[in-house]
Amino acid sequence: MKLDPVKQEFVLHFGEMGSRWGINRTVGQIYALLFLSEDPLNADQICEELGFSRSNVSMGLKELQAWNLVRLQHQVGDRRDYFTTPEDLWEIVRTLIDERKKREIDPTLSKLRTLLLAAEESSVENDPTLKRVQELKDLFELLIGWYEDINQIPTDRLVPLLRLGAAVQRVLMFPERMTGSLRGRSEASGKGRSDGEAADGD
Amino acid sequence: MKLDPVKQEFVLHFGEMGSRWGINRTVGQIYALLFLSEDPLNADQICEELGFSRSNVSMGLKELQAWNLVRLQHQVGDRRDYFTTPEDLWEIVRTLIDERKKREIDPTLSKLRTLLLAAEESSVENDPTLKRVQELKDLFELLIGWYEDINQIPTDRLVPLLRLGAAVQRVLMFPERMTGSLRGRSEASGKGRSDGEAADGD
DNA sequence: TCGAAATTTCAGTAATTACTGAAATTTCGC
DNA sequence: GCGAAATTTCAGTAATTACTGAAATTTCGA
Repeated sequence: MKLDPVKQEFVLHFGEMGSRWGINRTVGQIYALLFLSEDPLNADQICEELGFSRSNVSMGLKELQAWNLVRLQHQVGDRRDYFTTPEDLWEIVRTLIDERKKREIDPTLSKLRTLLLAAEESSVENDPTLKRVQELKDLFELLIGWYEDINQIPTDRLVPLLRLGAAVQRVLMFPERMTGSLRGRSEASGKGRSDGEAADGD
Repeated sequence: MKLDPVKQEFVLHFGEMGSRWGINRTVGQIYALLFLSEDPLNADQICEELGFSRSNVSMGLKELQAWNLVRLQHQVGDRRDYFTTPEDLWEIVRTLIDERKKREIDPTLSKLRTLLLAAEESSVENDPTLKRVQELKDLFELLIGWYEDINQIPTDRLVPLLRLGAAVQRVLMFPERMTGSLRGRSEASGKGRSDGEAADGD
């Protein structure tokens, strides 16, 4: 590794975190490296920078492609594949959420529906187990519905909404107060915010 | 395992999904079993139901406690520890998000801050690597700030907000239209939206 | 169509993580 | 405090996952 110190620490950190994110060290490091690289990299460059075997890098890139986290590019007069991450961080966030949803949430919702359907056909009705499963299914549907809905909002409208934070609720409950401070939380970025304004009420 | 079929499938599913969620099969199954049980269970009961060794269950319960996902109870005249999950699913959701944030997000934000601080002290200034790291840090702070803010909202106020979905945005951008259909998306809950659902299951 | 460059596959091995049974420790009624 | 019940720890082993080098396959210019 001949990376500059910041790059190196960043890459190593993402490698370690990778295991908490359902990807392995190699994949985490490759992604981090691509994320920080100004220009697209090919597999051999990645090998050299990170010291992994060629085949390991190949598999890692394949996994990143399966996650839709990297883009494949080509340079003129060069047969090799070059990889990048999207410039736009919001695109990355959306991809991450979508893919995790697909892997971690959807199969379970699917299973819950199947279980409930099957139980409906057979005799049992107000079994407490079924009640609990139903309750969980309803929660999943609410959350997924909310997410799919929010995900339609274009980034340039979503960001101000996020900055609004919990003030959304204040505005909706007391619309007449809406005039002055719509910017709400936005300037109190790092620490602050927790002053009396916080609008929880109860 | 002498579980009824629904319970059994549910438990096995959570065991399999466990690996995608950063917990192992044992822990996933124990959690699922507790989730569906009407009454608290002790470790021996869990062993018997799931067929794991006593020590494995002990370790699994410890991990679930580290995740704040189970509650410890005692029965009168019984020395053994009994475990349950919270009745309220929203409490579970909040715990899950909090704990994943703690494990998957906070350490990275921390690292990003450290890196930027260190880079500030040394010479380099508008290195494109630093730009990218800064951009990422800002994104993390925005998202975490939003989450912490939203997390203050009590559940009975949060649920209607979620049902509103993207209509939040419509309402905020065009407040004069707010009158009629504040309920927005909520009636389309059951089926409508859910057509494209992935049904990969197993 | 050929062949060199690039990429992928895969069997074998290394490293990590999960699980067990036995032993040690803790807990609590007596 | 004593001792049985309950729980935890831990060293050893099983199972899983990650990684490698060699071989197979694909790609594309000539």
